[in-house]
This record gives sequence, structure tokens and C-alpha cells, in this order.
Amino acid sequence: MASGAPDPVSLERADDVTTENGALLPHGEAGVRIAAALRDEILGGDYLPGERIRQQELAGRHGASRVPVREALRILESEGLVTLVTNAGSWVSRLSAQECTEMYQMREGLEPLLLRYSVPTLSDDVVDQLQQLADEMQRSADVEQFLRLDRKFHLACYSAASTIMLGDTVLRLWNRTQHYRRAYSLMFRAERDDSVHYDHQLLVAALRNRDGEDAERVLASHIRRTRLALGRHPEIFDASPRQEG
Amino acid sequence: MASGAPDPVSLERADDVTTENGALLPHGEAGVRIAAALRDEILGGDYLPGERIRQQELAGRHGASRVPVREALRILESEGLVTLVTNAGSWVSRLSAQECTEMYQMREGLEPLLLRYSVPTLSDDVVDQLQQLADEMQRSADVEQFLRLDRKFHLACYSAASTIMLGDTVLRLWNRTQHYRRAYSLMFRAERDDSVHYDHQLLVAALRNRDGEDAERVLASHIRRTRLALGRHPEIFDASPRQEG
DNA sequence: GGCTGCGGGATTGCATTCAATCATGCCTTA
DNA sequence: TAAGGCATGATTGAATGCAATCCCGCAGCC
Repeated sequence: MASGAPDPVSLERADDVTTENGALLPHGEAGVRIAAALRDEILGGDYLPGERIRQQELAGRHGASRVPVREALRILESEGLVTLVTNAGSWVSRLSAQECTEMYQMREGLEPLLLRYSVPTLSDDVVDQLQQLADEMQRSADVEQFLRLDRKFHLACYSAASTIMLGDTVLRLWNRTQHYRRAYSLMFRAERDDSVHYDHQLLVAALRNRDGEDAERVLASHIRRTRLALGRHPEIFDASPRQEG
Repeated sequence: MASGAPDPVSLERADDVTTENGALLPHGEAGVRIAAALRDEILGGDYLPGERIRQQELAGRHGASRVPVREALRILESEGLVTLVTNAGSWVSRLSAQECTEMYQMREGLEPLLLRYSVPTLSDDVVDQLQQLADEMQRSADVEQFLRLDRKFHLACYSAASTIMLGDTVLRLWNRTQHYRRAYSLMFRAERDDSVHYDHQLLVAALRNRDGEDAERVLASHIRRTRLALGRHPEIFDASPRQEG
């Protein structure tokens, strides 16, 4: 990794450096720390799209001043998670159905490429782990667990890729669409569609054979199918808490 | 446009708001202004990859304090143009040959998609303008002029697309690779390769016919050819001014 | 009744100031 | 002579305080 933004390493929620006691924190990373925390909150659904973010509230909660908070907001703005308006404030970004479709189309173009970077150096251990994740996902009933496993599964597919911008961009795409995946899953958890799991199983099989070409096709098809499913339910993108604070 | 970062509108160098007299500047955009200025300087070749950026120097030059400068550096870091190291400083990002190849592969996947968004609403005026740019480029001898026209040409192809993240991402890819396009053009300006111009002419023709499918293929082929050409000359990526300040 | 202007409170934007960290050169010492 | 440690200067990181801007409710007017 060299210069990209949301540090492609931390694929999981980064709950490690949460020294709430306020001591022993290194000097010089407050902005990044706050950004990471707020990012996790947004992805976890604690903040909802359209919700206002107040600098002072964040500063107080993290025991910092508003200066690093503003840095954090700039970071998240560049990732598309937060929308800043000069002299007015900042809100959690929301997506329209069209915009979400756009991101899934980007994923269709980029993730097969990222997979191509990953496959050659993908270890058997990771493939075994992917198999476990796919199986576990198939058994899981809880929506939040499914979302967590699905994210972990796909990002693990790319874990062997060492890229500087491609991985970042894909991660950003996942992050910006995370809320709407959750909304979709919550709304249609009854009518379970097994094709998702079939895709995952096929993908693991292709990866086990190190058949990158087939893996890329399965993956593109998987993303495309999800995009079409989302596109059939634009009502997910209508309701949101409050447009403005 | 909604929330993306490097404001896809300002495709050109933004030399408009440079009120050096220090008066009449609106309150609340110093960080963005400084970022825009520094971005232009990096893209223009005034700052070179590997060169150190000092906060105070920037602040003094723009008649501002270091706070908005730090904001600007965060913005440019997220665009990949600047690399920040905690407690150490900031440098203009540099690319290896591999990394540059990666970005061109991303362009191959994304720009045809962006073109697909643009073609349906592309006006005849823009097509005429593209024709002029392609012709002018073919005649131009100066490297800097060619670079400027080439950039303007390609970005104009996408000017009718209204996307929120796709356009931004493509612009970032252009920006991060800009320096190496210049280095390549400067090094091989003698042995002119007309295939670039043929591509441009074919692209304009396809756009005039509103043949999006053909335009996408020509574009992908054009980018791919450029990628391979760059890949054949890794020496471009070796020398740079100074690794550290 | 609905629109317009305005004033108080809240919130953001930036300059100043102080603290922490790092780099550099000199001095000491084996 | 060369290697290591320490002090000084330079640079970055963050807190505080003040100025500019905006949101919002209310009075006044058409």
C-alpha cells in the first residue's frame, strides 16, 4: 500500500484501538482515528443516510477538538460517505436508485479485474476460509450476520491482491452501497433467493481450481444479478430519516 | 453532481478565482481553494513526484493559516496526488510502472462505461468540438499543448454523463497518471505514433453516428494500446527528483 | 392568510498558540 | 577515527478563541 485513502487492510470493523480511557493514544492520528470510528458507525447503521453530523458532538464523544473532526469529515467526504456543505454542515450521504446502479456497474467492471490480481497468489488457506464463509452464510438466518459474512467473503477473495488504487476503489464502492444492501436484505429476508449462495459456491470452486477466467465470469454475473435485483425495488431508496437536520 | 470529491466540473485549470490582492474572498472555502491550486500545480508539473510539500510554505503563499492547508492536503491525499506520513510530512505521490499499469487497466474497465452514460445525451456541438480538438491535436508539435488537448478531448467525451462516482474516479485516474503521460511524451516526441490520432478520429466518427458500442470498443482499444506503450518503457518511472526532502 | 424582512442562537471556518515528534549536527567516548 | 548519544531547531499535530455564516422563529406588511 502506498497512498490510497481508506487503508485496504482493515477490511473488518476496527475495534482494536478503542482506548476509551483517553490515555496512551499516539500523537498525530486523531483525524484518522475519528474517521475510522465514524466510518464504522455509518457502515454499521448507527448513522443513517440523510442524518446530520455535528462537529462538536463528534469532538466531545472522541475527547478531541473540532479540528481533527473536520479532518475526519474531509476524509469521509472523499470516500463519499459524508456530504459537506460550506458554512452549513455535513450529512451522511444518501444514494438514489440510479446512483446505486451506477456503483454496481462500476463493481462489475472493477472487481473481476481485482480478482485477476488476487488469484495468482491466493493461498489454499484463504480458499478454505472462503468455503467456510460460503457455507456459514448459507446457514445464517440473521440479516446482520449475513451482511457481515458476505462482505468478509468478497473482500477475502481480493485479499491476495496488492494494488494501490483498485482495492481502495472497490472498498469505497462497497462502503457507499452498504446501507442499501442492508435495507434490501431486511425488506426481503422472507423470500430467500438461493442464487446468491450458488454464485458463492461456484466462485469458491473456480478459485480452488485457480481458474481465474471462470471466477471472473461468475463474479461479474453475481454482481450483475444483484444490481438487477436492487433495481427492481426502487422503494428502498425513497424513505430516509430526514433530509436535513 | 452530488457528493464526490474533485468536482468533475472543473476539467480545465481553474485560473479564475486567483484574487491575489487578498480581498473579496468568500468565507468558508479556503481549504478547497488551496487544494485546487496545489492540484493544478502538481498536474502542471510545477511540483514533481517525490517532492516534499511544506505546510507553512503553502500557507504563506496563499495568505492563509496552516489549518486550511492541512484540509487541502487531506483532500489531495484522498485523490492520491499527495502522500501524508504522520508526524513526518507530505510528498507528491509517485507511481511505479506496475501501479501505472494498474490504473490504465482500471481506465479500460471504467471509461467505456462512462462513455455509455455520456453518448445518449451528447450534443452535436460537443461532437463538433471533439472533431476540432482531434484535428488540432494532430497538427500540434508542442508536448504541453498535446497533453492539454488530449485531456480536454477525452474529458469532453464524458461531459454529457451525469454520474456521481464514475466520473470522479476516472478524473482521479487521469490526474494520478498525468505526470507519466508527460514524461512519456517528452521522451518520445521524436518518434510520433499516428495510431493515437487514428483512434481519436475513429472515436469522433463513432460518436457522430451515436454508435456507442463501437465508440466503447475504440476507446478501450485506445487505452489498452497506451498502457502497453507505457509498459514498454519502465525507465520513465525510475528517475525522480528526490525521494525525500 | 401568505409572503417578506430581520434578529437571536447555533454552527461552521479559520487564525493563533502551544505541545509532541522528528531530523540534524555536535560532542563525547572507546 | 568512527560510532553512539544528546541537545537544538524545524516541522507537524491539536486545542482554544474569535469572526463569519446560516438556520429559524416571529413580527410586520401587503
